[in-house]
Amino acid sequence: MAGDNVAPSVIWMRSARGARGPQPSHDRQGIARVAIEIADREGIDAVSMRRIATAIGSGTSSLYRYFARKDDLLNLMVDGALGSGDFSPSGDWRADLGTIAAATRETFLAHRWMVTALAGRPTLGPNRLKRLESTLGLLEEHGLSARERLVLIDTLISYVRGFVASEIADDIAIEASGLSAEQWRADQEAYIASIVSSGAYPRTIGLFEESRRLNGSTLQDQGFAAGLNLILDGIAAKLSRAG
Amino acid sequence: MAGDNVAPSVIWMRSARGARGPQPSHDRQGIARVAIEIADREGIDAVSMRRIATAIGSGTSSLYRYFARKDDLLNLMVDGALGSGDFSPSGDWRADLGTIAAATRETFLAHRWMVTALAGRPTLGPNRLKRLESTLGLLEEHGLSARERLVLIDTLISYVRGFVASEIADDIAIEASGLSAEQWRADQEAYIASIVSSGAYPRTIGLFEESRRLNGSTLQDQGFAAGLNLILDGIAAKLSRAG
DNA sequence: AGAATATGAGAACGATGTTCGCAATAGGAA
DNA sequence: TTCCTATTGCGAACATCGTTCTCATATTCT
Repeated sequence: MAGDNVAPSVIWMRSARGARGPQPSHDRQGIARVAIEIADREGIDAVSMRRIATAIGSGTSSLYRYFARKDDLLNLMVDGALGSGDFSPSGDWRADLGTIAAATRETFLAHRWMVTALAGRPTLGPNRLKRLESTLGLLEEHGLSARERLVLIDTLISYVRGFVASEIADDIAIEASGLSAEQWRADQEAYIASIVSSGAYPRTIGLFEESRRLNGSTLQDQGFAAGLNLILDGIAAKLSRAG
Repeated sequence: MAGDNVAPSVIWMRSARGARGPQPSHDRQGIARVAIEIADREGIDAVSMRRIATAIGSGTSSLYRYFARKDDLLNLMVDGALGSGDFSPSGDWRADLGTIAAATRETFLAHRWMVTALAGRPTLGPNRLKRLESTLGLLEEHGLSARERLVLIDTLISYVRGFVASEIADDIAIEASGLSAEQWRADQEAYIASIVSSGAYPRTIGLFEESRRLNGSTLQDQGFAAGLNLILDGIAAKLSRAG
């Protein structure tokens, strides 16, 4: 048949415009940028096809000229929010990895919908690839294979993702509950009080009471730094064993 | 006013049945169990209120006598699938933490919807609390505070969550795409080939080609064990420094 | 017995992602 | 230039979703 070449299912392989018809009014990256702004400002649930269409001044169904499914748009949003991730190695691998970890955490905190959107999404977009490539440049000259280096870096990034996930879980739950932050916290407080008064979970209760006495964000910062150092120590042990 | 006591917003605080009316035909845990089975078998997207209602043989709107929102049902599903997590410490902390990490990974692999459902969900259900409490019993007698022990364990669990998330991301994407696994992999292959032929990302390309030569699941197992040992090494360093 | 209150469920509402069909547009071929 | 064909934009419609309303029914307390 003549028209055998269909549009590829991988979004990154679809060409920007067709050879024949009118010039498209928008482009995929631009639409994704608008969607990211909406998600940052109003939460991921506000990102509906109709909402995006209104924001860029087009009809809703026109979006399907750019994305076969909403999922493709989300792929572009995730990769777009990831950013280019340019960074220049300082030569001090420990400092470099700390910088990468902190930057990744900042990205997730700046776009709090990303932790949710990233779940179950194997992103291989340009930005992700760029990050991977530049990160693999680290830890060379320690006698490790590329795969071994990837394991080290993946372990670190997995930790960052997991940490931020629990760090922002409360905020997301509040947003989704529709309750005010005060009301939500009051309800939570009552629940925890009921756990405490139950007498079970003695060790956990100690943590609850300790947490109440400390400032939330500095507690998170300290926890993040502690876990980060833990993993960096593990990497250091690996490197000294290999080198 | 007399009717001032409304149902608490935290699902775990709502009583099983009211004081006056007929006996409920179902219970929350049972409904959650059915929902878990559907999610395990047909994916999380198949878990709609109508689908659950049909499965337990009730009307759709009746579910709202048990859960104020679908989100509450998801909370119970997550906590239910977590399981009691009973385990008896062996005295060898390294072996114990390895067991916990492996068991957590198994849980996530057995209920692949959990990684997605857990995103942005601060679960404090009974099973989660039981797990936390028993896990905090580990690493005592090393001169660490409860919070310090929590940081160590949280770091480990964060890693497990992050690792499994990327481990199953492909499977979830295939399921959501509607494509056959073969078609999806063929498309992915074509995309990667286009990256390779682009000449960019030389380090990343090496990894792709290496991955193709190895068996997928043993590769995952090895990667998991490697990252796990990395973190356990970090914990060991921390313990020797503290003790 | 009667009052009070919880349960079960059919019908309906608003919102969502997506598809269909058609008019308008613009590049390639004659 | 002229016709053909592929492509865009989009209004309307569809199936499905979570959720609410309302009311008959069932049970327990006074």
